[in-house]
Parts: sequence; C-alpha cells; structure tokens
Amino acid sequence: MPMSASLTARARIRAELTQEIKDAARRQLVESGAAALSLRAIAREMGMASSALYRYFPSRDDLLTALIVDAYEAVADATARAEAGVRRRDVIGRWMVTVRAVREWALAHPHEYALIFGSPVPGYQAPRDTIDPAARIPLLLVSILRDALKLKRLSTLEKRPMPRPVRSDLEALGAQIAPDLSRQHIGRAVMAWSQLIGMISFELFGHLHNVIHDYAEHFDYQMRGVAEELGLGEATKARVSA
Amino acid sequence: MPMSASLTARARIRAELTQEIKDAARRQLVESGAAALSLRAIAREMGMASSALYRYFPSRDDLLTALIVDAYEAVADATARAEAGVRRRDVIGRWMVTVRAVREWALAHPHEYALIFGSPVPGYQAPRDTIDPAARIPLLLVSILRDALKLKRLSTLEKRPMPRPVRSDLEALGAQIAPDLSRQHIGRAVMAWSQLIGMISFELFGHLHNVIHDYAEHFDYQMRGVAEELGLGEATKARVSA
DNA sequence: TGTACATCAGTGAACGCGCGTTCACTGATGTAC
DNA sequence: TGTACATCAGTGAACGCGCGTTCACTGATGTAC
Repeated sequence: MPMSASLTARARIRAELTQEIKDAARRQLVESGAAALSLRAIAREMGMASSALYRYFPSRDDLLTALIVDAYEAVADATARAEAGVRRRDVIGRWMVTVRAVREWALAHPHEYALIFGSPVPGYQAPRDTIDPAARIPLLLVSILRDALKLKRLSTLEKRPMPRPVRSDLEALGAQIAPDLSRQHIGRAVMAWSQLIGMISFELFGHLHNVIHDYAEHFDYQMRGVAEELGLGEATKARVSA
Repeated sequence: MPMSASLTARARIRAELTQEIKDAARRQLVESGAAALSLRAIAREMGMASSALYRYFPSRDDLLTALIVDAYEAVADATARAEAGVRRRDVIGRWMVTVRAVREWALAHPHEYALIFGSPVPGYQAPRDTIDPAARIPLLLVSILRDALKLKRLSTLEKRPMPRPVRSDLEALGAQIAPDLSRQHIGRAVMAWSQLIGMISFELFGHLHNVIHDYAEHFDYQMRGVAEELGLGEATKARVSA
C-alpha cells in the first residue's frame, strides 16, 4: 500500500497529464475531425515524444473512447445543471431548458457533438463504457415526464394502433426506465429524443442552411411543439383539428 | 466539331471508366468511410497507376463531391420511383411509401447515407452542385402535402404562437416551395423532414441499439404519427387529449 | 481515302509528407526494511 | 532516517506502412486537310 501523500505526488501529475492529452486531442478534433485524430500530432503539440503517450493510453482507439465518454458526460453534466435550476413544478420550463442546454452545448462543442451523434468513426467499435453516459440525457428527459405525471401535468395521449412488436419494445423499455408512463408516452419520448438530436444535427451539419436563419428561435418553436405532443401541456389544453 | 461516332468511341470509354472509379470509391467507402477515401487504393483496386485517376478527377475532393451528388440523386431516384407507384389520391400511402423508401435506401447504402446525412467530412466544403439534389426529397414530401391540400385531405393545424423570426423564415420558405400551404404546415414539414432523417440516423448509428429491436415496425409506427401531425388524416379525424 | 499533326489516356518514378506502434534505454520517483 | 531495490515516465531511433500530387514520357486515338 502506498502512502496517500506520495501516491498523490506522482498520481496527480499523471492525472493532470492525462487531462492535458485529452485537451490537446479535443483541440485536434476541431481542426481535423475524429477520423484524423493523430497521436503524433498530439505529442507534437505537447512537446513530448509520441511514444510517451503510450504510458497514458494503450492505443489511439482507447484515447478515442475516452474522448467519447467525456463528451457524453460533458453534455449530460451541462444539461443536468441547467435543468436543476428550474423549479420542479414547471415541467414545460424544465423541458425547454433541458433541450436548449443540449443545443447550446452542441453549438459550443460541435466536433465533440459530431463525435457522439454524428456518423460513427469507421473501424472504431464503441465499447460498453459508453452506454451509461449515453443514456443520461434520455433519462433526464424521461424524468421530466414522470414528474409531470406525478404532478398531474401530463395529458393522456391518443391511442393510435400500436403493432405488437412496437408494443413489446416500448413496454420493455418502459418497464426498465419508467414503469409509470403509458406506452404511448414511451413511444413519444423515443421520438422526442430523436427529434431533439435530429434538429440539432440538421442545424450543425448544414441541412437547413439558407432555409432557417434564426436557428435559436426555430429550435425553441419546434421544441415547444414537441413538448405539447408529449402531453406536457400548461393546463391540459385540448388540441383541435379541422 | 468532332464526329458524333468517333466522339462516342473515346468518350464512351471515358464515361465508363469514370463510373468504374466511382464504383470502386463507393466500395471503399464501405470499408473505411469517407475520411479515409484514398485515390491510391482506388487505383490499386482498378489495376492502374494512381496518377491516371487525375485524368478523371482533378483531386480527391472532386471525387468526393461526385460521390455526394450521386448519393443524393440515388436516394431521391429510388424514393421518387417508389412514390410514383402509389395512386395519387392516397396521400397517406404516398407519405408512408416515400419515407420507407428513404429508410430502405439508407439501410442498403449505409455509408453513402452517412456521407450525406452524417457528420460532414472534415476539411471538405460542399460545393453548390449538391444543393439541388439535396432538395429533391424534401420537395417530394412537400408535394404530397400540396396534393393533399388540393384533394381536401389535409387538416388545418392548430395555430400555436409563432415568434416573428420563425414566421419570417417559414413564410420565405413557403413562398419558395409551397405558397399554398399554411405556415403551420411549412413548419411541421421542416420538422417532419428532420424526424425522418433523425429516426433513420438513430437506427443506423446505433443510438437505439438494445432499445428498439423491430426497427421497421417502429419506424412505420412513428412515421404514421408524423403523417397524422402533418394533417394527413384519413378523413380528418379529430385528435383528443385528456 | 491517306497523311501530318494534335489531343488524350495512362505510366512509373519521385517529392515530401504523415501515421501507429515497438523497443532498448536512462533517469527520476516511490517503497520496504 | 537511510539505503537498496522496484516501478514508472519519458526518450529517440527505427519499422513498415500509407497518402495526394506532380512531372516528363510513350503510345494510342481522333481531326483537318
């Protein structure tokens, strides 16, 4: 057993350097993207031999995994922090603050966003370590729905016909993460999660270029609509159609 | 002016070889992704000197552009062909066939899909040539809505408050592609387009791994919901909420 | 139809660069007694 | 507290590979008269 003081001495430097490597790697991401992430370039930027990096990460892919996990944790942290600042009863406010926080993190870190929500890096297989961090935001969104239900601020959703395989997937998912929500809500929540990331990706990847100009307002508008369709109505306003 | 016969002789071979190069490039995409697309590897596969490729494409990026344009055209062709097979009055059928065709093309050509709808290739700037092909599917989707309107099979949408900048973007877009549709419908259509690509990307990029198992049924279920929210109701069924 | 000339396709060597990873090594830090 | 030893961090050279692009060239195809 090492003494805690001396362990800290060397181990602290090690932790710091590990961070510095990841920071340099993130800076590199900005310039050339994940596929071109280069250990040699990182070493060059840090002024050390490229072989030294192998004391910290056994291979390029392990560094990539660390970056991916960090990115998931970072966006989830930022989002959870924002969401925690809204009073619990204001479920629509919580929804809007949460989705805005995801978008804002994405705008501030577009390459890390692309790393986790863009096309997978070819030849790279995501290990299990990424599963839990990746689930944090969806779970946060679902927790808002669950609170809304408890607070009686969640409308019932229309029961569209749901084919058996869909039902079985959604019920299994519901049992795991939100046994109190209806299958309609679970289905809607999966869609909402995809809508959130879909909208941000469209903006970031340029698919709305010259179509939408005020992205922030448009995002807000659309996400308010999503909230409504999730049943997060102010006072359970009835929806009409002609 | 060359004789048309002799022109064809050499020019036809040229056209064929250009195709072969793109085919080889597409095969390479599958293995290593767009970022790693290599002229030398293509030349190797084709049994020619790498320098020979420069007679066909002035640079790697030009080849990439050709692949991107081809991919947009291919998915739009496949989709338009499928949509054309449904009788015109069946607007819901047309919607479902169209979105399914996009998904099926994506499943059959995941790397070309990632090329156009995944994260942008770093350091590569998409030229104007890609704009028109990229618009084909959204325009097809909108044409279904317009036909539905003409056939009186399009419900009016609830008028949620629409901030001025959103309205101005959506009205400009509407004026350009569908002057007959309401701004609510235009807004919904943008969302629907993003929902379609968002869902496919989630499936393809593994974000629903172990969550959804029957992707086809789930996609159908969700896209039916999208159709309903677009106002493509069978007989203008009223929606209720508790 | 035949011939002189111009264009085009493809070659192979070269330039100058980058990469991930391994390995034997030195010197510093930490551990056990 | 002091010393012998083990662990760890970092070096620099090397292996073996890949890449995009240029260039002077040969030989075939197409054009103009």
